[in-house]
Amino acid sequence: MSIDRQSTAPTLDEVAQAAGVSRSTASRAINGGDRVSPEAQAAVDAAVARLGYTPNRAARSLVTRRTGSVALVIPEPDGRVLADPFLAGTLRGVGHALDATDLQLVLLIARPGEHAGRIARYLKGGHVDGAIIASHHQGDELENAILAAHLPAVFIGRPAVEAESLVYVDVDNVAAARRATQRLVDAGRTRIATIAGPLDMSVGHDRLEGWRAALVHAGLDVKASADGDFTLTGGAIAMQRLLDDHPDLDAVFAASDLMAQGALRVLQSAGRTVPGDVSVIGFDDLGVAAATTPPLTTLRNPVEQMARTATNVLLDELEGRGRATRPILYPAELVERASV
Amino acid sequence: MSIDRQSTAPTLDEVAQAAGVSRSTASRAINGGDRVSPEAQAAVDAAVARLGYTPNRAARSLVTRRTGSVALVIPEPDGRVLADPFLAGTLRGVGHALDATDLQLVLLIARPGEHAGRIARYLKGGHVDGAIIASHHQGDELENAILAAHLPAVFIGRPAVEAESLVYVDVDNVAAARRATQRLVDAGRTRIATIAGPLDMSVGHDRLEGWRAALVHAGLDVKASADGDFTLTGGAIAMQRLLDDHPDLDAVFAASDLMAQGALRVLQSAGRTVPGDVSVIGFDDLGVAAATTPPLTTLRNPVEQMARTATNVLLDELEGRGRATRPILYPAELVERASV
DNA sequence: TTGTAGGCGTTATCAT
DNA sequence: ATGATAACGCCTACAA
Repeated sequence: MSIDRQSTAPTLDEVAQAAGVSRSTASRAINGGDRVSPEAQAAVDAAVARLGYTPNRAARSLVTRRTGSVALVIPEPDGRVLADPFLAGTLRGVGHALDATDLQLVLLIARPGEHAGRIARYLKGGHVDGAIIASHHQGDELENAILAAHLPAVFIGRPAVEAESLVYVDVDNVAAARRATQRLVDAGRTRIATIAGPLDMSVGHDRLEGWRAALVHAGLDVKASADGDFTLTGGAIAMQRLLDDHPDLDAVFAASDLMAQGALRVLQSAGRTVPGDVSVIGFDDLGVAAATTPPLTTLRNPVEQMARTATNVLLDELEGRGRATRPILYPAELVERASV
Repeated sequence: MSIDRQSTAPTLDEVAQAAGVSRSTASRAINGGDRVSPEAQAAVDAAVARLGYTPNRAARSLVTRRTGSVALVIPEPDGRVLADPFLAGTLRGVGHALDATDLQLVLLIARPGEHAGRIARYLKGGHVDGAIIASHHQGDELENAILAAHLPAVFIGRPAVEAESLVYVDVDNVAAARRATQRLVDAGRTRIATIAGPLDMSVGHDRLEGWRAALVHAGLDVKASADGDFTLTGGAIAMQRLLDDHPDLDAVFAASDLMAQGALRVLQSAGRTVPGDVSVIGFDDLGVAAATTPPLTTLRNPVEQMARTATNVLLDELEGRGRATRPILYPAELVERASV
C-alpha cells in the first residue's frame, strides 16, 4: 500500500519547484505568460500538465477581488414559471455564452414565498462579479438591490421599475403582439379577443398593449380581453370566460402558446372549429405550438438568443469594454402554422 | 459631496473594532457563537447588522478548504435534453433542498460536442464540495472523473458504469414499465408495442426491459419495439414504423410522454382511435400528458422528489453524516387518464 | 526576465 | 472566554 499523497491538490509552490523557477515566475507563466522566458514558460507548462495543477479559485479571488462567477437569478414566486421551456432556453443561452470564458454560472432560485430578500443579500454580498436576472415580477426589490450594490447586471425582460442604469434585453412585445393581431385582421377576422399574460409582468402588459393598438388601428372593438397566467389551465379558463361574454368572437390572440393550447381545448369542446370558426395565434414557439392540434400559428420568442446577448453585454461590462445603456430589443417573427 | 466609503465591503477586522473585541472573538461570534460571552455576542451582532457585514467567502474557503457550493452537472450532448421539463423539476428539487443550507448551486452545462472533459477537469479542480449529476449518457467519463477526484457525488438516474461507490437515486424504471404494460394487458390488449428511449441511457434500457418482462409474464409477443429519442418527432417516426411492421397492434407503451404524444398524432392520422382502437401509455407526467388529446394515461416521474433526495444524500455525506451506499429507488405511480 | 516580500480576509491553534 | 499569531494559496509591486 502506498501512502495517499494526492489527496491534496497541487499548489503553485509545487509547480514552481517542479519547474525549477520561483513562485512569481510560475504565476506569471500561468496567467497570460507575460514577461517570462520561453524556457521558463515551457518548464512551467510541463509541470502544470504533469501535476494536474488547477489554480485555487479562493486564493485567487482573495487577491484579485474577482469571484470568477456570475449569477443567473430566477425569482420564482410561482413554481410553474420554472416548468416553462423559457427557462431551458435561457439557461442554454447563458451557458453557451459563458463557455467562451472561464466564468462559472451560479444559479439563484428564489424561495417561493420569500420575497427575494435572500437573493438581494447574496448579490450585495459581492459573491459574484455580475448577474443576469430572468423573468422577474413587479415588487421584486431586485432592481433596487442591484442598483444599491452597484453590481453589473443585465435583465432579460424589461424590468418593472424603469431606471436608465438598468440594462435589459427583451423581445419587442408590443410590436410582436401588434403584428400577430394584424395577421388576424388580415385574415378577415373582426371580433378579435385576447388572453393576456399576468399584468404584473412587463411581458403581460406589453402584449396586451400591442393587441389593443392593432385593433384601434383597424378600427375594431377592444373589449374582448381576459387575463391568464401563462398556464394551460389559466388559458382554458380565460377562453371559457371570453366565450361566455363574447359568443360571437372569431379570433383569439393568446399571450403564450400554453394558454393558446388551453384555449384550443375549450374551443373544441364548445364545438368551434379552428381555424374554421375561430382563428388562434399564440406566442413563444418553444415546443408546444408545433405540438397542438391543429399546430399553432405563433410568434417565435428568441429566448436563447436573448440570453446569449444578455450574457455578452454583461461580459463586456465586466471586462471594462463599456456598458450598454439602451435596451436591446429583438423582433419576434410570425410562424405560420395551421390555426389561422 | 461625501467620499465614497462603502465601495469596499466591511471586513471582519472592522466588525471586531466596532464591537470592541478581537478578530478571533468576532469570528467565533459569527460562526455559531461557541465560547463567547453574551455581551461579546451582542456587541458583534450589533456591529454586523450596522455595518452590513457579509463574510468573504473566498477568504473563508481558503482556510476551511470548503467552497460552500455544490455543482449540478448536466451533460447535454443533445440540446433537446435541456428543453425537457425534467430539467426544470430537477432544478427545483435541488434548489429547494439547498435552501435550508447556505450552499450555492453552481450549474455545469456540458458544451455540446465537447466530451464533458472540461467538466471533469472542473470537478477535479476542487472548486465545489460535491456534485449532483443528472441525465448523463454512456461514455461521459464523468463517473471516472468523480471516482478519481474522490468527490462526494450523487447521480440522478442510474450511472452507465456501475461501481459500488457510485451513489444514485432513480425511479424504478423496470418495475414502472412493467406496471404500465401490465395495465395494458389488464385492459385486454394482446398486441402491445413499445417505443423505447435511447438505449445508451439507463432509463431507456430499463423501461424497455420492464415492457419485455411484463409481456413475457403474460405470455405475449415481444417483437414490436422501436427506438425513439425522447422527442416528439422521434416518437412519431417510431410509431409509424411500428404501424408499418405491426399493423394489428392494439396498444403502445411509450418510454416518455413526449414520444407518446408523437405516437398519438401518427395514430390519429392513420385513422386509429385512442383508446378505441389502440391504448397508449406514456411516462413522466411532467405537463404534456395532461395536455394531449386524449389526455394520456401515464406514469408519474417523481423528478423533483428525486432531486431533493439526491441533494439531501449529498448533504449528509458532506456533513460527515455517513454515506448512502445502496441506490435509492422511487416508484412511479400510474396516473389514469383517458388513453387506455 | 526573475525573485523577494508582503498582503488579501478568514479560521484555527494555543497560550493566557 | 479571549486574544495574539500563524497559516490557507495566490498575485503583484518592487528590487535585483
